[in-house]
Amino acid sequence: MGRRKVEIKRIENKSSRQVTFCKRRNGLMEKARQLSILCESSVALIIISATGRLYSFSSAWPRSSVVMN
Amino acid sequence: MGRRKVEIKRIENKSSRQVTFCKRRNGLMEKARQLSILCESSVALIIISATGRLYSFSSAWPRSSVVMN
DNA sequence: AACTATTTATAAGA
DNA sequence: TTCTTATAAATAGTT
Repeated sequence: MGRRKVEIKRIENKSSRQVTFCKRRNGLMEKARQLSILCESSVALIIISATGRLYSFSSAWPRSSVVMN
Repeated sequence: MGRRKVEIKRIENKSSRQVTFCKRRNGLMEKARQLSILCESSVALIIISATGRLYSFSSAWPRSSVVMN
Protein backbone atom coordinates (compact mmCIF):
# COMPACT_ATOMS: atom_id res chain seq x y z
CA MET A 1 0.00 0.00 0.00
CA GLY A 2 2.13 2.82 -1.18
CA ARG A 3 3.59 4.65 -4.12
CA ARG A 4 5.03 1.45 -5.53
CA LYS A 5 4.25 -2.22 -5.23
CA VAL A 6 6.98 -3.88 -3.21
CA GLU A 7 8.34 -7.38 -3.51
CA ILE A 8 8.35 -9.34 -0.28
CA LYS A 9 12.08 -9.81 0.19
CA ARG A 10 14.67 -8.28 2.48
CA ILE A 11 14.90 -4.50 1.98
CA GLU A 12 18.54 -3.87 1.13
CA ASN A 13 18.74 -0.17 2.06
CA LYS A 14 19.33 0.01 5.79
CA SER A 15 17.52 3.25 6.56
CA SER A 16 14.44 2.42 4.51
CA ARG A 17 14.43 -1.00 6.12
CA GLN A 18 14.33 0.66 9.53
CA VAL A 19 11.57 3.06 8.49
CA THR A 20 9.51 0.22 7.05
CA PHE A 21 10.12 -1.83 10.20
CA CYS A 22 8.73 0.95 12.35
CA LYS A 23 5.67 1.57 10.16
CA ARG A 24 4.75 -2.07 9.65
CA ARG A 25 5.46 -3.04 13.25
CA ASN A 26 3.00 -0.39 14.43
CA GLY A 27 0.49 -1.51 11.81
CA LEU A 28 0.78 -5.14 12.84
CA MET A 29 0.34 -4.37 16.53
CA GLU A 30 -2.77 -2.31 15.81
CA LYS A 31 -4.25 -5.08 13.64
CA ALA A 32 -3.59 -7.59 16.39
CA ARG A 33 -5.41 -5.36 18.87
CA GLN A 34 -8.36 -4.89 16.52
CA LEU A 35 -8.72 -8.62 15.85
CA SER A 36 -8.82 -9.42 19.55
CA ILE A 37 -11.54 -6.84 20.17
CA LEU A 38 -13.70 -7.34 17.07
CA CYS A 39 -13.75 -11.13 17.32
CA GLU A 40 -13.26 -11.65 21.07
CA SER A 41 -10.16 -13.70 20.46
CA SER A 42 -6.85 -13.92 22.27
CA VAL A 43 -3.86 -12.61 20.40
CA ALA A 44 -0.19 -12.55 21.38
CA LEU A 45 2.48 -11.03 19.19
CA ILE A 46 6.22 -10.89 19.70
CA ILE A 47 8.57 -9.02 17.39
CA ILE A 48 12.33 -8.88 17.72
CA SER A 49 14.18 -6.43 15.51
CA ALA A 50 17.42 -7.26 13.73
CA THR A 51 19.19 -5.27 16.46
CA GLY A 52 17.60 -7.38 19.20
CA ARG A 53 14.97 -4.98 20.46
CA LEU A 54 11.73 -6.62 21.55
CA TYR A 55 8.19 -5.40 20.94
CA SER A 56 5.08 -7.23 22.02
CA PHE A 57 1.34 -7.13 22.23
CA SER A 58 -1.00 -9.37 24.12
CA SER A 59 -4.73 -9.18 24.54
CA ALA A 60 -6.29 -10.35 27.75
CA TRP A 61 -5.93 -14.12 27.93
CA PRO A 62 -9.17 -15.63 29.23
CA ARG A 63 -8.56 -17.98 32.13
CA SER A 64 -10.94 -20.51 30.57
CA SER A 65 -8.58 -20.98 27.63
CA VAL A 66 -5.62 -21.70 29.85
CA VAL A 67 -5.27 -25.09 31.50
CA MET A 68 -4.02 -24.69 35.06
CA ASN A 69 -2.01 -27.64 36.33
CA MET B 1 -11.14 -1.38 4.75
CA GLY B 2 -14.46 -2.20 3.27
CA ARG B 3 -17.84 -0.89 2.21
CA ARG B 4 -18.35 0.77 5.59
CA LYS B 5 -16.11 2.09 8.30
CA VAL B 6 -16.33 -0.20 11.31
CA GLU B 7 -15.98 0.68 14.96
CA ILE B 8 -13.43 -1.36 16.85
CA LYS B 9 -15.70 -3.14 19.30
CA ARG B 10 -16.99 -6.69 19.60
CA ILE B 11 -19.03 -7.67 16.52
CA GLU B 12 -22.40 -8.70 17.89
CA ASN B 13 -23.65 -10.81 14.97
CA LYS B 14 -22.13 -14.26 15.40
CA SER B 15 -21.78 -15.25 11.76
CA SER B 16 -20.29 -11.95 10.64
CA ARG B 17 -17.94 -12.13 13.63
CA GLN B 18 -16.76 -15.53 12.41
CA VAL B 19 -16.33 -14.30 8.83
CA THR B 20 -14.39 -11.27 10.02
CA PHE B 21 -12.26 -13.48 12.28
CA CYS B 22 -11.28 -15.66 9.35
CA LYS B 23 -10.48 -12.74 7.05
CA ARG B 24 -8.54 -10.68 9.57
CA ARG B 25 -6.70 -13.67 11.02
CA ASN B 26 -5.40 -14.52 7.54
CA GLY B 27 -4.50 -10.89 6.95
CA LEU B 28 -2.61 -10.64 10.23
CA MET B 29 -0.64 -13.83 9.61
CA GLU B 30 0.36 -12.61 6.15
CA LYS B 31 1.45 -9.21 7.51
CA ALA B 32 3.50 -10.95 10.19
CA ARG B 33 5.23 -13.03 7.53
CA GLN B 34 5.93 -9.97 5.37
CA LEU B 35 7.42 -7.97 8.25
CA SER B 36 9.79 -10.77 9.15
CA ILE B 37 11.05 -11.02 5.57
CA LEU B 38 11.16 -7.34 4.60
CA CYS B 39 12.92 -6.25 7.78
CA GLU B 40 14.78 -9.43 8.74
CA SER B 41 13.07 -9.52 12.10
CA SER B 42 11.72 -12.37 14.18
CA VAL B 43 7.98 -12.52 14.56
CA ALA B 44 5.80 -14.90 16.54
CA LEU B 45 2.02 -14.70 16.54
CA ILE B 46 -0.50 -16.75 18.48
CA ILE B 47 -4.24 -16.44 17.99
CA ILE B 48 -6.87 -18.35 19.91
CA SER B 49 -10.44 -18.08 18.70
CA ALA B 50 -13.43 -17.67 21.00
CA THR B 51 -14.09 -21.39 20.49
CA GLY B 52 -10.56 -22.30 21.58
CA ARG B 53 -8.98 -23.07 18.26
CA LEU B 54 -5.33 -22.09 17.98
CA TYR B 55 -3.59 -20.48 15.01
CA SER B 56 0.04 -19.49 14.95
CA PHE B 57 2.84 -18.11 12.86
CA SER B 58 6.50 -17.94 13.61
CA SER B 59 9.37 -16.79 11.49
CA ALA B 60 12.73 -18.42 11.85
CA TRP B 61 14.15 -17.48 15.23
CA PRO B 62 17.84 -16.69 14.85
CA ARG B 63 19.97 -18.65 17.32
CA SER B 64 21.93 -15.49 18.12
CA SER B 65 18.81 -13.91 19.63
CA VAL B 66 18.13 -16.88 21.87
CA VAL B 67 20.18 -17.40 24.99
CA MET B 68 20.93 -21.08 25.45
CA ASN B 69 21.40 -22.19 29.05
C1' DA C 1 8.12 13.66 11.01
C1' DA C 2 4.24 14.84 7.83
C1' DC C 3 2.13 14.21 3.32
C1' DT C 4 -0.22 11.89 -0.53
C1' DA C 5 -0.40 8.72 -4.40
C1' DT C 6 -1.11 4.20 -4.65
C1' DT C 7 -1.62 -0.44 -3.18
C1' DT C 8 -3.73 -3.64 -0.17
C1' DA C 9 -7.25 -5.36 3.02
C1' DT C 10 -11.74 -6.11 3.78
C1' DA C 11 -17.15 -5.06 4.67
C1' DA C 12 -21.00 -5.76 2.20
C1' DG C 13 -23.14 -7.53 -1.61
C1' DA C 14 -24.01 -10.93 -5.45
C1' DT D 1 -21.29 -19.82 0.71
C1' DT D 2 -17.47 -18.73 -2.53
C1' DC D 3 -16.65 -14.81 -5.47
C1' DT D 4 -16.93 -9.83 -6.42
C1' DT D 5 -16.41 -4.91 -5.76
C1' DA D 6 -16.77 -0.50 -3.46
C1' DT D 7 -14.50 1.63 0.04
C1' DA D 8 -11.53 2.15 4.10
C1' DA D 9 -7.01 1.66 5.72
C1' DA D 10 -2.06 1.00 5.37
C1' DT D 11 2.00 2.38 3.63
C1' DA D 12 6.08 3.49 -0.09
C1' DG D 13 8.12 7.09 -1.73
C1' DT D 14 8.31 12.09 -1.31
C1' DT D 15 8.82 16.58 0.93
